[in-house]
Amino acid sequence: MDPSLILDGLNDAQREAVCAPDGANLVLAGAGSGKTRVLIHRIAWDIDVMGASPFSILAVTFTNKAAAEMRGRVENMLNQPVQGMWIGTFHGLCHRLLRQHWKEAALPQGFQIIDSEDQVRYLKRLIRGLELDEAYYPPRQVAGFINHHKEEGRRAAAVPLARDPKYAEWVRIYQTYEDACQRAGIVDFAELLLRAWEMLKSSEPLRAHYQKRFQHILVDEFQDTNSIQYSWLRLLAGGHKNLFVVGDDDQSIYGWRGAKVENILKFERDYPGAKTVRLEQNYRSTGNILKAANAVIDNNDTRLGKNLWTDAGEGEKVRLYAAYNEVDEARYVVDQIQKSVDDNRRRDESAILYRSNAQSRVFEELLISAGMPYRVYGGLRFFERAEIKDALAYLRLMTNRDDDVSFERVVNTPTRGIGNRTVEIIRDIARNNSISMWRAASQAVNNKLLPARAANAVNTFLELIDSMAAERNEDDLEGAVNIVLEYSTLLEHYKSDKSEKAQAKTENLEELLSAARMFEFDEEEGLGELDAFLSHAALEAGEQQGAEWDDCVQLMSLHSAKGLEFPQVFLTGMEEELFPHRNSMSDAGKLEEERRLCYVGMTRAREQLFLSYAESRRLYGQTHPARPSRFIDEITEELRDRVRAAGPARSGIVGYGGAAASAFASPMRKTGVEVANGIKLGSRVRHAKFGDGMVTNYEGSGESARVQVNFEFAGQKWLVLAFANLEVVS
DNA sequence: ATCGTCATAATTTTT
DNA sequence: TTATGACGAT
Repeated sequence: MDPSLILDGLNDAQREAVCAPDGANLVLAGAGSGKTRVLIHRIAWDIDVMGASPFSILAVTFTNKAAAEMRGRVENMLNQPVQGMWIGTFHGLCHRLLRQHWKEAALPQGFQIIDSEDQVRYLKRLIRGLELDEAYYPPRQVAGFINHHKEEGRRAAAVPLARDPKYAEWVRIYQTYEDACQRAGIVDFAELLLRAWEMLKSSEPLRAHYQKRFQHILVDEFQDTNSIQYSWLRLLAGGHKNLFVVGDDDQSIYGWRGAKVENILKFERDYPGAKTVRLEQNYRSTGNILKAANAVIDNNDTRLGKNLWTDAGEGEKVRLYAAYNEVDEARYVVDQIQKSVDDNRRRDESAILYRSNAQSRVFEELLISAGMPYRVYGGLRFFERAEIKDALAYLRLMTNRDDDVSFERVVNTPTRGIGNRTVEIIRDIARNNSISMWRAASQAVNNKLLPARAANAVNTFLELIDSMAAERNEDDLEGAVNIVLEYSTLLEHYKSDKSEKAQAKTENLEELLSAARMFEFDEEEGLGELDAFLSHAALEAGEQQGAEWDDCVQLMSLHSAKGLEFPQVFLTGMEEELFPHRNSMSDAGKLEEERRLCYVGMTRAREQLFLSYAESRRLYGQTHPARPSRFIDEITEELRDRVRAAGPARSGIVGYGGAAASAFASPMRKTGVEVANGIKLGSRVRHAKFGDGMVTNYEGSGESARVQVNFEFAGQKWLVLAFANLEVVS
C-alpha cells in the first residue's frame, strides 16, 4: 500500500506519531491538534502499510460516540468495513470478554448489567436490610465508596481495615453488596472492568490468547483512564508492549471520578524507552484565544508542558462582560447570539457553557422569550427514563428470574396489590436464606408464609412473568417487548391516564418497541437477541432526545463540552466560588482541575470567545455578591476587551422578575420553536376571552397543534391552535 | 395505595 | 429555587 495516502495532509508531528515504530508511544495532543485524526491514521497505517490484520487491533475509547466515530472514520479511510477489529469503550470491551468467558469469570450466562441508578437503589435496600441507618450510610456515598475501591482493583475483602468503626461498616456493606450481586447475577459498571481484569490476571491461557491476538492496542483520552483501566491495558499489552496512547494532561477534568492523570507519567516509567510526541499546532482557534487559554493553564504547576500555537491569524480579542446579575448576563449573551443570527450565522454556531447545570435556567428563559430555539445537553437519556426501565426490568426478569433489582422494580409496578409489607417479608426470606427475591417469593407462596390475599397477588405476579417468558418467541425481540407492554399492563396503565406526563410515557414505551424493531443484532457475541438488547440498553443509554439537525443554540456544562468546538463560545458565570467551584478551592489539586476545565472551555472556541461574570448572582433562591473568577485575571490584559455593562442598572433588568418572569415558571426543554402561523415559543398572543399572554410550550403540529399560554390574568392554559383563534400581538 | 406536606440538599458524568 | 424523598393522613 502507498504510505503517502495515509501521511498526506499531516503535519510533521502528526506524521511522526502515525508512523512511529512499534512499541510504547505516547502522543500528547493539545486541544484541537488533531488527536483523533492521528489515532485513525495510525490504525490505517498499521493495517495498510504495516500489514497488520484488523483482528490484531484493539482500540479503546471512553464513550460509545467516540468509538462509533472512530470505526466510521477508519472504514472511510480504508474504504472498506473493518472486520475483526475491536473498537469500543472500556466497558463495552470488558463486557464482551465477560460474555465470551462467563464461566471463567464465574458469572451466570445470562448476567445483567445495572446502571448507577440501579446500583444506588439496590444498595439502599441492602443497607436497610442490614438494619443500618441510611442517614449514616447514604446509599449514594456508599456506592461511591464501593466504586472507588473497585476502580482501584480492590474487592471488599481487600479493603484495608481502618480503625474507624464506621468505615468498617462501609466495608461490610460492600461485602454484602458483592455477595448479593453475585447471587442475583448482576454486574455494575465498575464490576465489568474489575471482573475482566481479574479474569485476565488469573487465567494464564486467556491472557496469553488475548495478548497474542491484540498486537496493536490504541487508547483515546488516555488522561481519563483510572487505575483499573490502566492495569487492564498493561495486562493486555504485557508481551509486545505495543501501546499507542493519545491524551492531554491539560484536559484532564475527571479526576473526581477516578481518572488518574498520573497514568501519563506512569506510562513513561512503566514503558522505558516509550516515545513521546507532542502535538502543539492547533487547527481550531485563532491566536488570541489560544494565547489566552495558554496564559490561564500556565498557572498550573503540575503539567507536562505544552504550548499551543496556530498559524491562523490573531483574530478577535477575548471579550469580557461584567454583568450586574445573572439575568443581565443572560440578556447580554442572548443579545450577542441574536446579533450573529442577524448576521446570517447559524444558531448552532453558538454555545453557552457553564460550570453547573443549574445555571442554564436563566439562559433558557431568555432564549424562550427571544424566540430562539436551543438545546440543553445533559438530561435523562432514553434508556434511563423510568417507564423504559420498568419495561426493561420485565424483560430482564424474563431472562434472569434472580435479578433482584428488576424484581423490586416491577413487583408492584403497575400496582397489583403487593404492598410494602409483603415485599418486606419476601426480602427477609431472601436474606435469611441467601436466595433471590424470586425464589423467596415462590417459597413464601408455597409455604403459606403470607396472608392469603398477598399470597394470591404474589402468585399472580410470578405466573405473569412465567407466562410472559413462555409466550415469548426466542427470535422475536419486538414481540417480546410487545408481550411485556401488554401483559404487564404498563401501556394500558399510562394510556388510561390523560395527563401530559402519562402521554409522554406512552410515547416513550412505543418508542421502545421501535427501538427493539430497529435493533441490529450481532450474533457473533454468543448472546441471545434479548440479552444483547438489554446489554445494549445498559451500556448505551441512548442519544439525548432532541433533533440534532435542528439549528439550535447549544447549552451545556463545561464537562459536556469537552471534545466539541463552536465558532462562538460564551463562558459564563466566571465567578469565584462558582468557577472555580467553592468545593474545589481549598485543595491545590482540585483547583488545578478547575483551571483545566477553564482551559477546556476556552479552547472550544474557534473565532469568538466571550467570558462573563455577574456582580451579583441569585443561586438557590438567595442573592449573593460575587467576585470575578481568578481565571479572568490570569488572562493577560492585552488579550481581552472589557465590554462595559451599559450604564447603571436599567429598569428592563431590574423589573424583569415580575410578570414576565413568572410566565416562565416551568420552562420546558424543547428544541423546536416555530409552531404554526407565526406563533413561536415566546410569542405574545391575544385570546378573545383570556386576554394577553405568552406562549411557553407547545406540542404537535399543524391542525392538531396545541400551545401552552401563560395569560397575564387567566393563568396557564393549554389551547388547541385550530380553535383558539390566537392573535399574535407585537 | 395514593396524595399531600415537610425537610433537605443542591458541582461536574460516562459506562 | 427546586427537586427529591420520607412520612403521615385519607
